[in-house]
Amino acid sequence: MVSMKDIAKECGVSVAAVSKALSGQPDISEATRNKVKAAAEKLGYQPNSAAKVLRTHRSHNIGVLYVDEAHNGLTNEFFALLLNSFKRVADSRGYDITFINKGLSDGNPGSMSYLSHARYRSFDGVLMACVDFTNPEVRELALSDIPVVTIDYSYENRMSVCSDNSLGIRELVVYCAKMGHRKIAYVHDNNGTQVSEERLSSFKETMSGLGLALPDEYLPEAQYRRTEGAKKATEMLLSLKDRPTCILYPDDFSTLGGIAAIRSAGLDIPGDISVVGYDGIRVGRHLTPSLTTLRQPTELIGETAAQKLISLIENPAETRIEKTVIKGRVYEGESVSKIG
Amino acid sequence: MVSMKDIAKECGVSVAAVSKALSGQPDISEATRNKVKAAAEKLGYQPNSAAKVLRTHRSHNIGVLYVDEAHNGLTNEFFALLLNSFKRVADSRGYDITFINKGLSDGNPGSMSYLSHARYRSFDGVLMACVDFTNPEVRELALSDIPVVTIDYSYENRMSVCSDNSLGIRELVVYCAKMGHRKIAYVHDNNGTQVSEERLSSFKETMSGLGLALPDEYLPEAQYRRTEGAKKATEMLLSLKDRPTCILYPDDFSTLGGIAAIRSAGLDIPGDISVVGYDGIRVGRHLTPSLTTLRQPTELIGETAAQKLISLIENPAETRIEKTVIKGRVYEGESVSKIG
DNA sequence: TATTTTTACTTAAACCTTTAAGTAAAGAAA
DNA sequence: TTTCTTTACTTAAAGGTTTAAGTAAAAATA
Repeated sequence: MVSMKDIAKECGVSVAAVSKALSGQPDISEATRNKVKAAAEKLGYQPNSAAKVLRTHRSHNIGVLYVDEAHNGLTNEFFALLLNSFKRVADSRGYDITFINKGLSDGNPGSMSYLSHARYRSFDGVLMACVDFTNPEVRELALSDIPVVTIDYSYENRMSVCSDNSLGIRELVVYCAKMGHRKIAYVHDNNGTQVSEERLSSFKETMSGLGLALPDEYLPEAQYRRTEGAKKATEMLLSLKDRPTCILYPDDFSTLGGIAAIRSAGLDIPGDISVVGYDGIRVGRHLTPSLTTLRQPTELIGETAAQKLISLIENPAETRIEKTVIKGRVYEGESVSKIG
Repeated sequence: MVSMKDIAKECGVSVAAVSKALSGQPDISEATRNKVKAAAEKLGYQPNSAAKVLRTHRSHNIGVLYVDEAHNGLTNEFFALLLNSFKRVADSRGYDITFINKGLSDGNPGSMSYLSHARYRSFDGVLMACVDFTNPEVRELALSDIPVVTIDYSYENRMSVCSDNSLGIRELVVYCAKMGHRKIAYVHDNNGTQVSEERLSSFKETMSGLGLALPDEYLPEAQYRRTEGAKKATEMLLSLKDRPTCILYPDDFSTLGGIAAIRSAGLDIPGDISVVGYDGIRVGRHLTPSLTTLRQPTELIGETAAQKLISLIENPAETRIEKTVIKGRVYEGESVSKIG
């Protein structure tokens, strides 16, 4: 590996001069700077991030924490798109992205805490998404002195970027009501997260605001992104004697389970039952009928998170800690019928 | 930051003794080792990877190169699943994962080569997937002295893990033929990659091996993962006077475009036209009809790649460079009808 | 011309860890 | 008892970079 030392020798200057020349410091003559740059080029010099990090305590590396719950973390399209746009901004600002995990200390995998891992790698900042934010280790990291941005969850006094779940559900319900539906069910995940709670209370409020009846049976539970649960919840709804005409699901993927259940029962979508998803995954647009859903501006969420985090890293003093709320939009597919 | 120096002071031993005690070296008494460990715990010691990397030239960090072509890299379910299982193995072996990009030198984003970036971060090894393997910079990285594993492409004398594309296509065609189809079309991406070429020639061979006619019009082109192209190709196929009864698509996602086109034409799947995908993405199983496809053992590919790469990193001498071929399996969905 | 300021460097230390080589003391072998 | 070996350390250097502080020469000012 050719280092600054080799360039220094080649040019007959000190290592310090080489460092300054390459990093654009002012107190180096143009002549020397050019000589150094030429030598660096000629010798095939590659900077060494480890040395840089060691000396400066800045890694230009951002840790990303997400949990590979049920082995499908990355295959969650919401997270994948988010990470993609986050990465694009990070790349352009000179930051790399490394996944945070439970490390390996003394050869025992998983023995490090998330915070330890973040410190071990000297991450300049951390993105947290799709994790159990109530987990003590997750909290520890979020509340540490490392700059952090959380997605869809807000800690006291930390930066967060959240989608407007209340508004999203409200708009979906209003849309369905506008299409003439009065019996609207909501299959929801009662996992205790802010997201779930916001959505559920928004659903209830909107329904009552519209003067629509909401029997308890219209609120079955099912986990996010699980077709099986959605299928069961749907079967239950279909068996009601006063069955709903329209069903909202917690996300697009589980909606597929609902669709399968409805079709198994020999019913037509949207002729007999209308369905509504949440998220706006791409396949939804290519289904027949195409899926009516709340399309989350995932790219925008990722970009915003990256900008906020980098701003927090580079200008902690000037950056206001805030919760940024980003609105989605109803995508009017073909899965909700006009009735009444 | 508390370092070994602090522990050394606390325990009244040298920094070297601390290092040895913590890393399990033999020439340290049990008494000292325990004292050091206790002090480390008490002071909240965190090791520093930068210093370790600088000294040892081992980062325990693996670079992953994939190209965010059309901004959807990670949302490619094949890659996401692959990366997920790769990461799981890497995590358990104590390796982190960092994305490779074009870095930022002199403040110009994208100015570093992939290889420079890999050296800059001292990656112990590199995984390459979903990239243009003919790109000179990609080649440069693959053919460097850094241990590398490529997915679905083989360089001379480099480790690779590939899915068995020839077999995959053959099995699909044989399955369709067994279901009674004789007029089988193949919408394919003619992008010049090994994958595409293997598949196309396997298709041609299998068809001729089965004695099935293959007019040129049965081989329209369309890009991977683009519904639009698949739609156009399908419309063309439907307009033929001797139209196929079964259409193979390059991947599941583009199959959705084909399905939409077939339904737009008022035709039933699989009653009028049968369709077949490739990959085995999860939504395919939840469509109606569920999608017949070649399910790639993506998890296995990712795990294998991780094992091979780590083996290459840790035991370069004992590790044989090889191309590992992994077979997929036909998933018999409902999108191919039995005819004849 | 003498003094001050600026320019363009150099020196040296620091960041934290690992490791080869050295050493003093204790234990074993002769 | 003397010599050799082992144990349990310590010393010191190295890895590549940045940066505060120092310095000699040149340029500007008085």
